[in-house]
Amino acid sequence: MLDAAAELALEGAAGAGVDAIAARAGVSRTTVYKWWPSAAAVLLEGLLERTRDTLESPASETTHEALTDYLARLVTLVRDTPAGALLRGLTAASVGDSRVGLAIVDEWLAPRRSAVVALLVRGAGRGEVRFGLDYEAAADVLFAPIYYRLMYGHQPLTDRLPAEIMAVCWPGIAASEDLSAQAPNPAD
Amino acid sequence: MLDAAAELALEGAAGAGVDAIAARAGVSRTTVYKWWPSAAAVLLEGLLERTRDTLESPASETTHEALTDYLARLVTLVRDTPAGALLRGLTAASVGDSRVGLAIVDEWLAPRRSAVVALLVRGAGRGEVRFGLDYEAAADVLFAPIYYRLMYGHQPLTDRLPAEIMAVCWPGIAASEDLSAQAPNPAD
DNA sequence: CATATACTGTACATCGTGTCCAGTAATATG
DNA sequence: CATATTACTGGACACGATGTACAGTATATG
Repeated sequence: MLDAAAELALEGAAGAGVDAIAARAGVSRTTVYKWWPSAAAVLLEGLLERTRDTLESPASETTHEALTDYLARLVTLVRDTPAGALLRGLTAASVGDSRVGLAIVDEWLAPRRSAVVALLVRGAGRGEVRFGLDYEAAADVLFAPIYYRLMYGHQPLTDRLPAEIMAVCWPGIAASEDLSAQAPNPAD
Repeated sequence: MLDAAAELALEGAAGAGVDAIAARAGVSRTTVYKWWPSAAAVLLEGLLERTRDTLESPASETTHEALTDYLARLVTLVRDTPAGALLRGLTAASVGDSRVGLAIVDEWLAPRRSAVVALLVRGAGRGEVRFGLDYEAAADVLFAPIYYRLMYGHQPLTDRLPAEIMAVCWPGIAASEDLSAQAPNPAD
């Protein structure tokens, strides 16, 4: 059934109601309601189920590399898998059902923000990240452009996006002595 | 009717259907359909109607100040007026009706992005903004956190948010000689 | 007076949600 | 073997929202 929800979300994030999920899964509508209270709950479980292993990041990197990698994996996840469509559908459902919104924050956003904050804290310990940095604000600035483009599509989610985000944000995150990646190559 | 839509959006961004708008405006449902094709169209016009004068920014400022001001005005707009609720409702509607999404991009996001890009270009001319800056990426990074918090509410839209965004982003935007506001005061 | 315009109220078909219920099939437990 | 328990089916229902259709009313304007 989770597969069905993911497929339907891909084909149009709106068309994933309980009816459609049941039909696609070859299952009675009643059965869906037996296991989940709403279509949004199915989408959420489908999303978390398929992305449980996308939280960790390789530790043997500079902070700059680790952050870029982390963002790059998020971009490919929401662009190339059903995760993006599921997230769009859930976000839409969260307007008008605050429990969905809380679930997204608690089970999707927060763990990922924590992971990035951990990278920043580690970086501060290594002298790569500025002291006094507002970690929450930094996490917002790093993540937000990806969700922004996911939701509105005003610009595509390209492979270069993580590097572009870092080009703007890293100088404000890095310890001032760290110039390792401060000057991005605008020609590439 | 636009007032009714705004009120309803405030009371719960979901509860603004054609039925509710008509009832609130003291008008027949048929009349609403006479002027707008859908509830989303009413929300959109209501949003644009009330915010037509929020595009310009005072010109007699440094680029850093102008950007901070611009973000601050957007924060108060979406936090303290119906604009935020309208935008949330429209964003939800945009998932599943791509025309709504296009309208948001063309009539809301794009003009504001242009305004910020114009500030950046002016800043580059003044030597305050780095050459080679990716303006689109910069606009994304500056704006996105506000929409991110608006949609998910994982962090509040505080008056300090614009300064926090700028604290992280400005060093990557500024020409390297410009240190006017590079070191924010973490104690405040 | 005649006409065009805006609006009303109701009715209707349609769709999705969420609940209820009677019945079936498979499985485990006495 | 008999009997619960569990998972599922499929149909029915009430409900609410959408979008359309139609006949009728009020009010200006020629």
